[in-house]
Amino acid sequence: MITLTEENYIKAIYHLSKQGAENVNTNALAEAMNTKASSATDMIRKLSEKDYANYKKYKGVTLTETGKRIAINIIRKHRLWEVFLVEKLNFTWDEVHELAEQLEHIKSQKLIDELDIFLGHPTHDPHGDPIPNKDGEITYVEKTLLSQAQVNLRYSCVGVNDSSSEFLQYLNNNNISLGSIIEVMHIEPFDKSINIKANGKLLTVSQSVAKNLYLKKL
Amino acid sequence: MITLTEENYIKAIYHLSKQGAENVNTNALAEAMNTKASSATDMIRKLSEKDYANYKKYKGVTLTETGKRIAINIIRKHRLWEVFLVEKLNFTWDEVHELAEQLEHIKSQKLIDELDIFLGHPTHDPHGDPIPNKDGEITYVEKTLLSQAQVNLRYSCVGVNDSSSEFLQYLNNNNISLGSIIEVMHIEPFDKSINIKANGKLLTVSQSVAKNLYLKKL
DNA sequence: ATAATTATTTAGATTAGTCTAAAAATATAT
DNA sequence: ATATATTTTTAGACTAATCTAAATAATTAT
Ligand SMILES: [Mn+2]
Ligand SMILES: [Mn+2]
Ligand SMILES: [Mn+2]
Ligand SMILES: [Mn+2]
Repeated sequence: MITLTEENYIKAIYHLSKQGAENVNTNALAEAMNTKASSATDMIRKLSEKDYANYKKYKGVTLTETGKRIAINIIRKHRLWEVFLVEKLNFTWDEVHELAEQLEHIKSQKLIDELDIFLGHPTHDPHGDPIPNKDGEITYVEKTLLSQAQVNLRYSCVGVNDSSSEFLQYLNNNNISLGSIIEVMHIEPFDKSINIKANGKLLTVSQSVAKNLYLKKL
Repeated sequence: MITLTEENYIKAIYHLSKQGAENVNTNALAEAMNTKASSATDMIRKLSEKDYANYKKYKGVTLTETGKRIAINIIRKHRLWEVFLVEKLNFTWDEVHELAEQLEHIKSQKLIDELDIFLGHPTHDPHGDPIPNKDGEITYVEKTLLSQAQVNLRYSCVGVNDSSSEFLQYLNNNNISLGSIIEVMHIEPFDKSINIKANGKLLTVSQSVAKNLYLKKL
């Protein structure tokens, strides 16, 4: 039996190894899990004993195939629940992440299969992230961070890198949502802040905002 | 913060004190929780320290008002989730209880409020049990156990006392569900087994079945 | 009223997950 | 190449929830 904590560590390892090197550092994992490095070491050991992870002392951790399968399944559940909350229960995209962190641990294959059917096999969650299919396959679409976008080009907003309510509410306040048209007007060399036209309205966003908004060239 | 285990003990105390004496025995609680009496004692102490329960050594345990409020809220969540699973996700009444045991612990007021709205404020769960409203009020309807029913009277099936899949599947196999018409034909004095006509079909049920089926006089 | 039985509590361990502080390994800078 | 800094692991302790075995209280039977 896999515990809730193990599931969360596995998911964290998965996400970290997608956005950085394949091998995940103990400190990075501890940071992501809001624990201390010593706790992360203990858990890495445990995951490795259970064959969810590959571990060599001082060399970081990677997931085994089993571990990856588990991670993807949790992510699938997380994102399907997010869709459910937004589409069926009147939640907004800034309200669902924390709750999905709870719901993703509910154990029932039939539940998730039926939820998927009930929602019409959605392909993306409310933040633009792809939903793995029943076989764990994930379809990635090309996307660019606003921080990497080119001046004078038109983009459409297709996702966020940070699903925290704080960031999403910032976007709400500036009328930016999935599908919004974003035009890059000017990049300020001094602090890399960016002048954009979002849905026709002028707006200046900081680098840290720009690093969390995904666009697609139009 | 209240733990999942605390919630389950509180719920068990609530159910036990509804069906027997107000004061719940340590052994009865341990039995219901599938633990040992010593574990129950420890938990009772903890609940009492947190003011969810009243406890006097050797005298059993009762819930405080706070404890009752918590119990009723968990039961509300449990039953709303059961309705959701049956009404929206194609589950049958014998498939939902265990899963609802997981879902009842999800913490989000908005989730449960919205689920209630989404389901159209259902008053009863798939097993005929009343769903407490937002204020914790429970409307009980009069019902008789089949084991207490009178010969030659016509009843309608309004609930079950045992929500286990085993019992519900037994009912499925005999075409009995909520709303089924049950006529009591004869009670065998030897073993108290009962001859009934269920939806027009003759059937003999044992005492232990009869003690788990709730009826309403027609 | 004693004795026997049953119920309950206590004592002491165990496991999962966490922590702090110290030790050891690795990486970086001079 | 050696010293310094950083990262990681180990050692030892804590809490929540559990267990077994033993002790004590309450109940029931004689
Ligand atoms: Mn999320
Ligand atoms: Mn998401
Ligand atoms: Mn149930
Ligand atoms: Mn029910």
